[in-house]
Amino acid sequence: MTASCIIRHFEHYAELGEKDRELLASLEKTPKDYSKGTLIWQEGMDADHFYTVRSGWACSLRNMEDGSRQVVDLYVPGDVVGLRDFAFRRRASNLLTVTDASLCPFPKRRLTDVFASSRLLCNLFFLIAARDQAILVERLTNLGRRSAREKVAHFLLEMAHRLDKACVDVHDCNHLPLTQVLLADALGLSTVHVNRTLNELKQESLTALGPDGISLLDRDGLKEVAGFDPEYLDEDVESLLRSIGARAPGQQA
Amino acid sequence: MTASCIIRHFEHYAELGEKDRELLASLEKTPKDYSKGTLIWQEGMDADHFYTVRSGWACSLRNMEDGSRQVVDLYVPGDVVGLRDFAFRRRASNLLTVTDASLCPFPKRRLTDVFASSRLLCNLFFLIAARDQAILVERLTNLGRRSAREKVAHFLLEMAHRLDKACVDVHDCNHLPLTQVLLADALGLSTVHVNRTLNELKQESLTALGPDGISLLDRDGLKEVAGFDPEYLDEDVESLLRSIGARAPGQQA
DNA sequence: GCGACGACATAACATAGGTTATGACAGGTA
DNA sequence: TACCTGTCATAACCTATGTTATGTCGTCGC
Repeated sequence: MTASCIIRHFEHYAELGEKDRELLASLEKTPKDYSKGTLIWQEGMDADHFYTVRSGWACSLRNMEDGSRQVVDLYVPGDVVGLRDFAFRRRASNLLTVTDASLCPFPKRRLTDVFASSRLLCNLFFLIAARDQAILVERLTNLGRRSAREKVAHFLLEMAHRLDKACVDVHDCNHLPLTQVLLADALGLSTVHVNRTLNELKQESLTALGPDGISLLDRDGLKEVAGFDPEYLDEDVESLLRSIGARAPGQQA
Repeated sequence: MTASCIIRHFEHYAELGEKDRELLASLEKTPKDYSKGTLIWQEGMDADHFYTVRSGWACSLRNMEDGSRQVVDLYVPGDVVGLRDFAFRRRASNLLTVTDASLCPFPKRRLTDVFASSRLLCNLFFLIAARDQAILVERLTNLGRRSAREKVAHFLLEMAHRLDKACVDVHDCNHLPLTQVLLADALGLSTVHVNRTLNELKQESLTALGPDGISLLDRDGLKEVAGFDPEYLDEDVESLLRSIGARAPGQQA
């Protein structure tokens, strides 16, 4: 019955009251479907909505003056996209679908209503924003201080880990629908070098390359390569809920 | 009379009601002074407070396994530090003072009280978190897709711009108390190469190197080098205030 | 005033990763 | 069918940046 994607996502974190559900449901618009490679928004456009990813993948990216691109983040089902434009009138990056995808828009300005009427939702939104930051910080260190090999391994592991947690209707969390171009733009590398690196990892049976993406074959091996520690992806929801007197999902009253 | 640094900072954004001021004042602890190079917190420590910078500079950084460091962000007077640990029990990075500095601690868990009792403050905190993200995104593209020359110029401009806005008791916003080691760790470069690059910029009279930091001599010239656009630092506070019916600072009732 | 240390400077050399080029293959479409 | 276009693959070559080394200078502790 809960077709709303934002409700479904938030129920992942906490038991929502009837009031909270109504509030979210009333603000969420009907989902929109986009085919692979669609530009959902563009730098400079009015930042009037944020979105929840219902299915498929998307990514946000910046176009540089010299024609190169920087992929800032990828989004998988369940992710909330666009919160960081809360502080700005216009979008600072592009949003592009990586696969066919379905997203649910939510008017940005109404966020303040949510904050005002639900303590729980307000805190959850803040939690999400904090987690987004943690991800950016990790990607930052990835770009700044790791070798290409480590970068690739680390990034793949992160996405797989995020898929694990999103796993609602995902068949295979070890398969990522990423092109090598996308990986390169996310990691600040050239496509050629991503290809070299990926082949290297393939030789070692750590990954496999399909026509429609990349598969992780040996997560432990990759972890070793990358020095990956997923702590930055595992928010401490429990103690937040406790401190505001809310219930975890599925927990009895 | 308002010795509280967080009040002073928030009044920069909006006119605070008496209730808001009391709320903030009641939660802020007395400022702590740290001398240059002090480690305020460390990866893995309990993330129980966030801080407002009253004076001086600080930076957050990650220590990598191989002994290298990644500086994640710098903080100048007025900045709020540590919000991104809201979602986590333990700190994901170190906080280090760059100069002698004074910071005001604020218990993290009480943030939820603030959210609950003040719509205005809640929105302002969210605004700050969004701006923090925008800064990280920009630094990300800086690391991923710019040359050393551009990186350095861009970073210097960003910090100068942030200083401009913080300018309370800052004498010279063109002077940044940064060592070359710090710059290198922020930009993912080696010290040697930062030195080369800085010398290059010095030749062109764009910057100057003092014993106690770096000075910007020609911001327009640097802008040209870096392709710098400060939009990501200029939040749209006005329309946020309007949408929640709050007043801008200094604006009559 | 001496020794230690940290920041800055510079040179010689090494390499990870970028660039350019080319070809094979698959999917879409006219 | 033929023609694009995007992705992957691979090779030869190049360069921006890293590494190692060494020296100077100023500051701090004593």
